Amino acid sequence: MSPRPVVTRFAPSPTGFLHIGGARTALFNQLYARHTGGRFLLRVEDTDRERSTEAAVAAIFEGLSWLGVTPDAEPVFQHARADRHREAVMELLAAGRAYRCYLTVAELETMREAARAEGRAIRSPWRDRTPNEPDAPHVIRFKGPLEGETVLNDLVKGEIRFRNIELDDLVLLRSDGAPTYNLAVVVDDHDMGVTHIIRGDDHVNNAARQTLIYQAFGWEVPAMGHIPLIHGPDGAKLSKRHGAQAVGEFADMGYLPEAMRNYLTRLGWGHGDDEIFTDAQASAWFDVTDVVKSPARLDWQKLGFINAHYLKEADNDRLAALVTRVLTARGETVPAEVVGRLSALIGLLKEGAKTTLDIADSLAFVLKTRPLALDERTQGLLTPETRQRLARLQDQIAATPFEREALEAMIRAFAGTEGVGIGKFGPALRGILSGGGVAPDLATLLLSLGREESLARLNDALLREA
RNA sequence: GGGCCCUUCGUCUAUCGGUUAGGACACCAGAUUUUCAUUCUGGGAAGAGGAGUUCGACUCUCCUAGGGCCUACCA
Repeated sequence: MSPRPVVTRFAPSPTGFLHIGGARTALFNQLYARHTGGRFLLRVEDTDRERSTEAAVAAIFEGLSWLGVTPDAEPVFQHARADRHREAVMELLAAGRAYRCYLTVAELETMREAARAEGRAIRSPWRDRTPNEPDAPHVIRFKGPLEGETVLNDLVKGEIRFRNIELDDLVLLRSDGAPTYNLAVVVDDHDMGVTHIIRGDDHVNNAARQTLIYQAFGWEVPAMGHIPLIHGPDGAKLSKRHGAQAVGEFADMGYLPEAMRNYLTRLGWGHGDDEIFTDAQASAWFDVTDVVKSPARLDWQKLGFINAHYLKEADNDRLAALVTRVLTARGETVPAEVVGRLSALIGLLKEGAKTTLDIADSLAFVLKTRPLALDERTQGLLTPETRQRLARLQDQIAATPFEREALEAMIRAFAGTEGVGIGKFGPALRGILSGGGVAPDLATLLLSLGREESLARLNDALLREA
């Protein structure tokens, strides 16, 4: 084993938003670096200038920082290192480990078809040919071995063998002089001192080719671990129809970053029976070799369960800010009187919520303004008898301290004095105070509204025409 | 077509040759209850199929089936 301190990296290509699978890859890299006391780096793979956008770079950075995955050094932009990449290719060329290939796109196409039909990898005739016109348009290809095999000791999958003949001579430098991904990753990972490459499963085939390139340079091959992709609930590749792909969407859906970290870490990795754990525990326990080999499906139910847990633990002021944002985005105005009590209200109401959106929903009855329109069910409950009973209850409410225990005791006692069950007036009171719809239990309802508002709403209802 | 990878309850996972195959989410039932929710208790639920190795396989090997990734002058 290498005595070098561990260096991991996350290397997204900025062609879109930060995918949830990529986010998990980044998380695993950070976790592993922390676990080993190493460093976690970030590199933007923007060698393809056509497809890379600044908006995507921003989206990725934003997604990562929201998730709480932050590199231990300034991010490296691969594009800026093109000169170094070219220099490296020239090195390979000089060493006879690469060659100029003058195949045209059309020729390549025909060869590819033929190769595919025969089930073999494509090989350029220019491997061993000297060009008549060296300056004609060409690419530079890696000169891979034709014999032997390349063995990958994958950290998560175990030993994987490739026959070198199956690996084609990939392009290192394009005809316009731009380096390609497979060359750039190797050079950059080497230059950045990366010791452990933890990346998506979709790179295993590249891993073999890259290993060959490392060897051609005479560099130490880093340890590699290929983690499976995240699938949608139906097992298919995660896509729009599954609800969300980008981490930003999860944020908008009311999930907390710490909940996402916990859920994502647990997806495809486990530590005994532990389901909920802190970041410190995660980095203490996490090891790439424990990552599960098979792809995992995104389970909204479990994510909701985890998020609910962190919502309960979260600071109410923080939640208030989050919920306010949700409300504002919905175009709802929060009365000045409520703003000051928002975090207290959230403390009262966040109990069963799975997302901050749920909390915002649960606030609906508080946000209503008097006089409230009563739903049909509540109206039906307001018989003369119930009205009289509620009038008597009004006095009790006015005389009871607004504390949970006192309120609960008062309600029970009132039912006793009246000689009826709570069911005889509870639903009506609930309807009057909330205006119908989803609402918490009576004591919480009263507490949320406060004495003044509760009494006023009750009064409004009792004064209404029968 | 070729190469490579994957396969334990519906889902995420534990097990690292010997377990009544454990836990969590979800689900079902019951309890509590002023709706929904919460909470509590209980319950059903799994080793893809077939060979082999072994005293003994979920665990090791092979085959089959199913799924996935790659097969670019994309990353």
